[in-house]
Amino acid sequence: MSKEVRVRFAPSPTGPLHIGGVRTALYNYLFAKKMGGKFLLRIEDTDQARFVPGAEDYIQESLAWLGISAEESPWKPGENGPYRQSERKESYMQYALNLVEAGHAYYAFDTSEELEAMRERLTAARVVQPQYNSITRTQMKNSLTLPAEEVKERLASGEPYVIRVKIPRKEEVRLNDMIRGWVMVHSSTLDDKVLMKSDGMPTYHLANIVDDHLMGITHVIRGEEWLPSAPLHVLLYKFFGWEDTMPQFAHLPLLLKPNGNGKLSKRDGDKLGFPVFPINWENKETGETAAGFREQGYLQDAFLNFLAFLGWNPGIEREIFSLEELIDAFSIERIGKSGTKFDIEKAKWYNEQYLRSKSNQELALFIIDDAAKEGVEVNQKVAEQAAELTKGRVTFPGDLWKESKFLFVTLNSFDEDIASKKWNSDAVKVLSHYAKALKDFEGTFDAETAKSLLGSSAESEGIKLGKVMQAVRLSVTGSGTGPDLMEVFAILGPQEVAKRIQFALDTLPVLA
RNA sequence: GGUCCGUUCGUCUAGGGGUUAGGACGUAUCCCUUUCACGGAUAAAACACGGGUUCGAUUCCCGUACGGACUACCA
Repeated sequence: MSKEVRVRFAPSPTGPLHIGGVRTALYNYLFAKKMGGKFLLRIEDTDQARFVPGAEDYIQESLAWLGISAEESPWKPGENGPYRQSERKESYMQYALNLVEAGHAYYAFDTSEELEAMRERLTAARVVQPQYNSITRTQMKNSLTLPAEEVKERLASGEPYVIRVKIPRKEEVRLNDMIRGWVMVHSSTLDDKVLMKSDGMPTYHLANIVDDHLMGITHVIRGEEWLPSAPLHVLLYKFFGWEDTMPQFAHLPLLLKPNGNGKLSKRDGDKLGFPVFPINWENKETGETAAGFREQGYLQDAFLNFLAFLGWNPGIEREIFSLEELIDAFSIERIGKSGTKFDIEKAKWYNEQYLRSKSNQELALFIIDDAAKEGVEVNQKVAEQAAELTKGRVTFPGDLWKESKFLFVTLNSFDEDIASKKWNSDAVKVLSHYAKALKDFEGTFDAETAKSLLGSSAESEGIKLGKVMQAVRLSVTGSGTGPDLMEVFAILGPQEVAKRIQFALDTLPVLA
């Protein structure tokens, strides 16, 4: 009987949650649901200097938008709380002290200047990797080199200190990553990382291991940037004597820039014109707004689907998956190993697919809202017709109104290019005839009748309909392109169409 | 520089000792359409390189190249 799967997403509130972070959260969530386990959220706010107000709310709102809900979180505490590391501050010191007592960690009193000097000295001596390790610590000010009495005095006097892990000199550290397989590192390449900072806060390494242990985390699914420090984490589990319950690791491939090299950054989005954040982020200091997928018009289910396929796939050819289907299909084994370049075109395609699958009733709401913003009142029924007419032509919900606006607003201008090419005497003849026929029309006016009426107008003038079609469109919509014209006429009704044609007839100068 | 991770069409990927190396996005062409789009069809487009193992390697192994991450009292 295996124990319940428990995973966590552990963001730092240092700014807006990056899309890569959202994907990490999603994979954790999918895995938890798939395994019938629990997904927790823990805020890793141990760096007081980098704390950004509002970042936590941002995380909450972003995940809420996507429907990625945590069983336990700061906002929905369970029995493993608190869920903010700053609120767990008191507990970490004892664990660090236990490590000191067991000889796996030690106090260090070096100032940042002294550390800097050490690095410079080593660099000058052509040491390839200047770091605080099993060799260099013998020359620094710490509880390993200082007399016990002095250490005691320094501690008692309130002198600032840190607690560093004592990395063994010679040891193979192995871990079996669920995505990458066995990873082996020699301890001699690791350094004596700080566990407790001089401000009394733990570093990520300590807090993370202690909390994951305390919260019963069984699987750590996180970004690949953590892979280099994973051996340290394994060592810490061992030093604490928690090897038996050490979680399994899965290090996710990174999201890369669409072109060029490196990982995806905010700058890339700005430069290429797409968001890298789930929702808008207002930078309180600069007053700038970083664009979010939500505000750009990405549908949450489309975005989720797109995100899930960034580095993972179900192994079958279908690409449209609802959240439920994603949960059902998800497995860590099918996550790729290599970095994924971000492609906004694919995101757009997903959005189009989801948009088209939405009902007209739902889509009509977007049209009504956008119209209202411009002071135009649109009723549900016509908005639904407009949605049906235009949903195959758009990428974002906001495009619906742009594409159908002409249905609701009387136009006052015409595409000049089309007018100069197509507005000729033949067109005027046919349209004059058609306008009259429309004014006199009685009965049910649908696309069929609109078309046959137009056809007979052309015929009675002895003109081929195809030759004047664009002019007809121009006269009613002002544009040379758009959705099916006869459907447009049916929505507008004979009187409105006639009125518009008459306006065009009165306004546009006829070509020679 | 060091450590670790990676490398199949431009991009996301499937596959896996013998395949016409499959799909999707994007691109191009055609069909549909009295427009544009949608939809349908077709096309161009990939196993980084060099060795080994093998009857046979894109697939396994080793190098090389290239890319990436990490290398803080940041996470």
